[in-house]
Amino acid sequence: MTSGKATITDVAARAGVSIKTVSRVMNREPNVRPETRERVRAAASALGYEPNPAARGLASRRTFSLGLLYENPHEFSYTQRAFEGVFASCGRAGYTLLLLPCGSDGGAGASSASAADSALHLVTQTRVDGVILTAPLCDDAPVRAALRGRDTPTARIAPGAPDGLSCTVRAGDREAARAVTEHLLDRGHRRVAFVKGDPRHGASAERLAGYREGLAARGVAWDEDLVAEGLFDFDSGRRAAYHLLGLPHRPTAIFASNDDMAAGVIAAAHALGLAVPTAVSVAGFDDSPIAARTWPALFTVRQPVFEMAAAVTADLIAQLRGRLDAPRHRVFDCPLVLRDSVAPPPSAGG
Amino acid sequence: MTSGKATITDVAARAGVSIKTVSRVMNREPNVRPETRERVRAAASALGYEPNPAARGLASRRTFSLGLLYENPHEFSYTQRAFEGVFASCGRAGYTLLLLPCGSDGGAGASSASAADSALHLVTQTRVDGVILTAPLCDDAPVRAALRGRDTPTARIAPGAPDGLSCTVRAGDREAARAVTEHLLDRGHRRVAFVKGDPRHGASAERLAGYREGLAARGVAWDEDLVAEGLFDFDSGRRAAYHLLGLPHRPTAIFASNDDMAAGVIAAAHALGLAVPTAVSVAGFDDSPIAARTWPALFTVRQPVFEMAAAVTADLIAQLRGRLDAPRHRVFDCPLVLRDSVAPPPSAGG
DNA sequence: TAAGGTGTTGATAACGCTGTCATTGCCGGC
DNA sequence: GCCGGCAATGACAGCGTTATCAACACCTTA
Repeated sequence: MTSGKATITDVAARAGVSIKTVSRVMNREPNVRPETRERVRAAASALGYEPNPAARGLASRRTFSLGLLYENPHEFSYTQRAFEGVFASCGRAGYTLLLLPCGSDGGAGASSASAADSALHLVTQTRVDGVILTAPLCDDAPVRAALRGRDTPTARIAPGAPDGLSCTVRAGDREAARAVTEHLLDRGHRRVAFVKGDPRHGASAERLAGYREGLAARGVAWDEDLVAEGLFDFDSGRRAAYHLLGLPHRPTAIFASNDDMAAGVIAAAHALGLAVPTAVSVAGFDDSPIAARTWPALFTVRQPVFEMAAAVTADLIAQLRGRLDAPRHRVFDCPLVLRDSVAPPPSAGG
Repeated sequence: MTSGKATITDVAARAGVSIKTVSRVMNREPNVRPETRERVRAAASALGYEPNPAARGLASRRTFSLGLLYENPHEFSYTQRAFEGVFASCGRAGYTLLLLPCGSDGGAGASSASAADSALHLVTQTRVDGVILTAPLCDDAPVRAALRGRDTPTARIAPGAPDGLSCTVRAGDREAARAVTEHLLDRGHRRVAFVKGDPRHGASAERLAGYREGLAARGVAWDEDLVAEGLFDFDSGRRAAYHLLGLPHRPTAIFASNDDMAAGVIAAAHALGLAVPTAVSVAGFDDSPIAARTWPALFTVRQPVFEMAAAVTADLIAQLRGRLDAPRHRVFDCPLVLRDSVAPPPSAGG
């Protein structure tokens, strides 16, 4: 496997056949001797040959692509909000967007190696001009390496750390988490627990740091027992809450570092007979659809995901057009969304 | 605007310039006299000319498309589950998928006419081989007309009615809704309310019909007062529940025809101080992520959306390859998901 | 008036593949 | 032993654009 610039002519030469025969093999057409077929296959893979879809489409008058038309559902998950933002910028600039899901495909699990394969597939077989990576893939070493190896300009949404090469966008996670923490403390809470996010996401560490800063700013001691592990999903939030609420001296407020975990916290509290927010306050992060659907509605932080995604996509396109000298790094503010799941602690007067 | 088969040569001939000049105009390159530019523009629009992206890509060695790599979030909305299913079939067959959002784009509302425009854009400007339509677009007359006008093979997910031309897939909405209704009645409920879905979706009428059949099967009289309007979203579900639960002789069970509305029903019940399921039972439809996150967890119906989307996409590709004589219409069974939001009515003994 | 830009335009060769059709070699049947 | 038929392969002409470079008109400037 070499640079990937091999053409059908190169393969034909190496296999000692005409380009037409290579074409037949690549398209699995009949009437090729098995021996010839094998020789062509070997040559193709030795050269790392990938058919050029544009040439194929031009010659065959087909596109080998389908369109999926859909209408916006009422509310979006984080991921889908990001898609919409990217779409918006692509549409404006006349670019087409190809989505490529990675990891577990419809139930069956898959490793990070397969994510790198997906990335490679994206740039070799479909040959995009640039790639946008969402967390946690934007910090995945094999994926990054695959893209760098092909010199594919890249943009990253919510990366752990900028790399000086790619445009990035992220939320002001630390500042927002600090604001949430300070808000809880200002409402009178002293035992404020924190549920960490998936460690593969750069945002997780930032939010934890913000929590820490908030405690420090209000002179409340850091208590390791009040920090629970989590993975950004409902179940891990619920498990963390069962643990925290079972503590001898339990917290009066739980700050889960995303909404899905916060919903788990609320479910656990309900199940334990602890009313939210009178017995325990709960805060989340993201302002995802679930935040407005829990009962009580979730106190959270709004991430302007659509705008973030649209902005970094526009930056990437500008870069592709040579209109950007250095990669741009954007940070978006995240306002608090004050809702009913937070109240003063039971002991306090008000 | 004509058939859309015009090439750059046609435009050049009509404008009385060389194809290179047309190219310059189409690409907004400098150094074209405004007068010439205008003449080319006029010729292009008169002929309904759209540059061929494959030819453009081949000649320029660019693709004008970006890739977005993302990792599966923990759970999917209906739409996203459908995407994943379509992706799976596309990937298997070597097809690329272009998503095209319709309707309101990032906040600003848009009409159905713009959905038709999007459809047209998809087949003319990006030139896909086929299009997959999700509800409610699959029953949108302008969209259908636009696609038929271009002879674009189409597949439809959850259509109102088959058209004899396109492959379709749908859930057994009626049978499942009937099963839910019968289940509620068998648990002892007699006043079972129903919240209707968005009338633009074909599934809405089916689910209502199933509810009706269920009542009839158990010999319970149809009561129009127990049927409330809804739009498949959280707020309409909540509104419907406030109405139903405020009735003089209120229902002991509410069957909302999707999960998002059912979550709204639960929120309304909580707000009214009615415990779920002891005071009122709630059932939903879809088994979307929200169903596992409400408290109590939602009794619902599982739609195998991934499998449905994958199947209809495979059918469409088979059709494109000429391996399908007549359009195929699939119906998928939807099993009940028994969860905590349903219990016998308060009055009943067990 | 000639030389040297600068802005505008076109002729023509790629781009990398597929489609069409011709060619070759080999088989069996009479 | 000749011919028809079929499998295997190749030569070559597009596919519809962009890129390169040349040509030309026109305007300055010396």
